[in-house]
Parts: sequence; C-alpha cells; structure tokens
Amino acid sequence: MTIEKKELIRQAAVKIIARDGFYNTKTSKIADEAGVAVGTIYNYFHSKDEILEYIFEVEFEKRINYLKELNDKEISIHDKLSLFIEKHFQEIKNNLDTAQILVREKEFPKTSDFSSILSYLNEIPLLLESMLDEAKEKGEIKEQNTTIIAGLIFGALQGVVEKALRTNNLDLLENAEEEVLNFLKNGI
Amino acid sequence: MTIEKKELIRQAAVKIIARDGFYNTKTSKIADEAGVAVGTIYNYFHSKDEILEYIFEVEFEKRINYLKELNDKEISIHDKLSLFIEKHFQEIKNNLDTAQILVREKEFPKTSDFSSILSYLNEIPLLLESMLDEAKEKGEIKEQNTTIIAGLIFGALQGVVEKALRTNNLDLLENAEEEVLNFLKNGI
DNA sequence: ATATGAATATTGAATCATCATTCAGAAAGG
DNA sequence: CCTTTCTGAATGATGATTCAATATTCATAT
Repeated sequence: MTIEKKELIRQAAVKIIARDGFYNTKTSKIADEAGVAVGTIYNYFHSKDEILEYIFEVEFEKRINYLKELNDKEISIHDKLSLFIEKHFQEIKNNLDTAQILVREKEFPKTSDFSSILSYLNEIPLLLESMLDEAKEKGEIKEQNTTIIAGLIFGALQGVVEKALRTNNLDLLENAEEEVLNFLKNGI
Repeated sequence: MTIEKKELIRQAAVKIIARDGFYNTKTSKIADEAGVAVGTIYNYFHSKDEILEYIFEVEFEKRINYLKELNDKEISIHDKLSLFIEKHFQEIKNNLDTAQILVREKEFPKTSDFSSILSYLNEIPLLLESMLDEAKEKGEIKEQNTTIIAGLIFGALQGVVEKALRTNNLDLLENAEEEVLNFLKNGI
C-alpha cells in the first residue's frame, strides 16, 4: 500500500477520465492505463467514486492552501487576485487533463462518496469572498455583493478554461492571465 | 405522437435530471414522473441521450435567438449585454430545474447523441464574441482578446447561477443582474 | 347518431449487455 | 514462513432498450 502506487492509479484515472468523462470511464480502463489489475485499484480506493474525489482533493488543496496563504499577506487585493490567477493558470497549463476534469465533472449525487468534493467547490469561492470583504472594508474596492462577485470570478476562470479546451485552442491560455486580470480591474 | 406529449416527457425529465443528475437518472423514473410507460418515451426519443439533447436545444435556442436579434440592433454594447443578461437571469429564475441542468451537465462523450449540445455550447460564446468584436471596431470598448472575454462572460454567468443553486441561496439571483452588469462595466 | 376497423399510440415485462465490486488463490517481500 | 500486495475471473446488480400485446383514435360507412 505505497503512496506511489496510489499516485500511479490517480494519474492513470486522470488521463482516462479527462478523455471519456467519469461516468463513461470503466474501472478496467483505469487499471489498464495504470498497468495494474482491477482488484488493485480497490486496495487503494473503496470505490470508483472515491477516485474522482481524490482527484479533486489533490487539485483543490493546492488552490485552497495558496489562497489561504495569500489571505494572510499584507498586499493589495489586486496583487492577491493577480497571484491567485497566475497560480491557477499555471496549474491548468501544467496538467490539461486535470483541468478538463475540473471543468467538466459536476454531477455529484447525494448518495455517493462525493460529499467532500462539494465542500471543495464551496471553499474556493468562500475564500475569494472573504478576500474581497477585507478589501471592501479597507476601501480598496467599491461597495458590492462579494458573494456574487466571488462566484462570478470563479466561474469566469472556468469559462476561459472551458473555452480553450472545448475549441482546442490552447494558445488562449497564454494570454488568459493578463486578459482576465485586466478585466477584473477595469471591466470591458 | 403529439408535440404536447413530447413536451410532457421533457418537463418530467427536466425535473428528475435536475434532482439526480443525468447519469444517475433512470428512464423509469422519468416515465413515472411523466405518468407514462417507459416504452412511450421511446416513441418520442430514440434514446435517453436524446432527451438531454432536447432539453439543451429548447433552452439554448431561446438565448441564441435573442442574442442574434440583439446583434442586429443599433444599440450600444452595454445595452446589448444588459438586455442579454436580463433575459438570461429571467429564464433562470423562471425555471430553476433547467438552470441546474445547464450548469451541471457537462459530460458529453463523442460516441453519443450529444453532438448538437456541443455546438450549442460553442454558439453562445461565439455570438458574444462577434458582438464584442463589433463594439471594439466602433471603439466602444478597449482593445482586448474578445475570445477570452466572451468565454469569461459566459463562465461568469454560470458561476453566479452555480453559486446560487449550490448554496440554495436564491436571493442571490435577485441582485445578480445588476451586480454582473456593474462588474462588466467597471471591474471590481 | 352510432358502429366499424385500420391506423396509431401506449404499455411494461422480458431481454441482454454492461460494469463495479469481490475474493480465493498466486506472487512478492522481509 | 508469515504478512502484505496483487491478480483477474466470477458474481450480481443494474437499467437502457425492445416488442408483442393491448388500448385508443378517428375517418368513414351505415
């Protein structure tokens, strides 16, 4: 039960799920890709659902930890957002398969092992929101509904990634950071 | 083979798929909700996939037709976006179940009846993009990558809806239109 | 009005393919 | 040799789709 083998299976799963979508992925395909038997997967995960959960966990924790760090820093809201967005697109470009999964997989029924994915999905906008709230208090940004704006920013990032992947236009990701930042600052 | 019955089945499907997600919805549940036998569904749709496709078709055509109308009008880009966003949130509030489906269902494998959903998903950002291009030529908005900005706006709208539905905070939708517009105009 | 029956629509139990998961035995490790 | 890990064929549940039987519709004839 080494952590490396779990990681091997996770990476294989990322590749296959990115291509076929979670519900159209068979555990046997993941096993093939990882070069292990199906049974082995079940030594590291309790269920197929748990694999997806783990993929989200790994990826979201990077963002969440980084956001928390940023929140504690004494820098302007613009710098915070700038750094976060830079980090975000860096991770995206770093692993397009994971990016595909993050923007595509949204179907998490209550009766499943998915509950922690839902908290991850909540947490990033919440951190953005508290970041915005603090900036609002300091007068760095104008009066506005920070819940909506946080949801909007989170969605905007996804929208750009979705567009790039859907049209297979990866060059978009190169300019995305700058364009998004400029947009956040000044609008269209 | 009346159109009313097809519509009855569509509405039942919307309700169940919004609650359980497409891949976790059984045709028998849709049949129950519609008050028909499973077999009847197959008189109106060739497959389960086709039901989802039809749901997207009905909803996206509203937006697409409206956007095309707007594109032909001689009004400012801000008015165009304002009208589109107003329409969008109006439709969302009008049918939360459909909204849930639009933001949640993203898994459309190649081998399926989903191909037309993919073109719908492309078309709205493309229309937004050409709207922005025109405004850019006229000097209404600054120089910027309109592909990215269109993807960003499309995503931002989804992000707000997702947030409202995920946290079951429907009040957000009341202020969403104004906040989003203000954001588009001036940034944070 | 009412009856007729051919065309059309509905029904839901039966079919059949599809996987997630299990687990008895084999291999590897120490 | 004992423990841990791996294997992959067998199991069992699930659920989309089919289709023969039944019901309904409705144009036409009486």
